Amino acid sequence: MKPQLTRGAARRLRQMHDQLLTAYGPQNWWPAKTPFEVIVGAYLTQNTAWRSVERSLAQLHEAEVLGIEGLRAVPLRRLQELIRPTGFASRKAPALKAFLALLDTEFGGSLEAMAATPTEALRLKLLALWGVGPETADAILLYGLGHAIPVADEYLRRIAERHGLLDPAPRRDRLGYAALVELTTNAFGEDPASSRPQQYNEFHALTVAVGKAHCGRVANCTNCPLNYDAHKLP
DNA sequence: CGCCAGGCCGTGT
DNA sequence: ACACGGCATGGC
Repeated sequence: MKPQLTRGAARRLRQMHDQLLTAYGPQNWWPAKTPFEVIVGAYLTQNTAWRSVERSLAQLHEAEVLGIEGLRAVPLRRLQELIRPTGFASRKAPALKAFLALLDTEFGGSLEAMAATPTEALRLKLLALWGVGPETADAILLYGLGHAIPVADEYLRRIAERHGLLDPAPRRDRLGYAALVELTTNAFGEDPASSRPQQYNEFHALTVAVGKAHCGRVANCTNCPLNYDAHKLP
């Protein structure tokens, strides 16, 4: 049984998107130069501040490892050292190597070939990778490979929960994630299909922007663009 | 010093 | 199914 979405939740979420876009402007995500850099960043940012990710990415770039061939060549030990600022190196380094193994064995080392795979099938392959959960898979699909798929994260969960869009208690497992994805899909359901990749792109970026400023584990609702006085904090 | 960060996995009920 | 602890580092 999925957590129930409250009536009007999708419409409300769409309004939030509009408010955030007005308040913050286009975010132009993902902050990366290449699709492969998006993918590496998606791994590194797991439960980790983006500022730390930037430091690891800089070290990878410096070592000329921030590309498919470089990452393939670098020894696991060395990789762990390079990504140390983002923590969890003993997990994230093998996880990145596992992604490369999938890329090489199933797609001839070509991100373009990987991107050409149908979305649902590719999503399952990514989820089967060790170290890849729903958010990482969807971020790779949307921002790295250009697929039209929503991304949910803890910020969106808190926003939806605190604004009463999820009823009653959200779940922290995959069903909970699926509910957030459904909510996002519904929020943009009235828009033309061709605009959806860009909408999902912008919406997740705006979610993170407002989340960082106002909707962390500790809510900081002062001056939040999402009329903070209209909802009840738990 | 304590809490937090753009998750995910393994284990125990 | 679901909760809960572990994983590591750096910023505030």
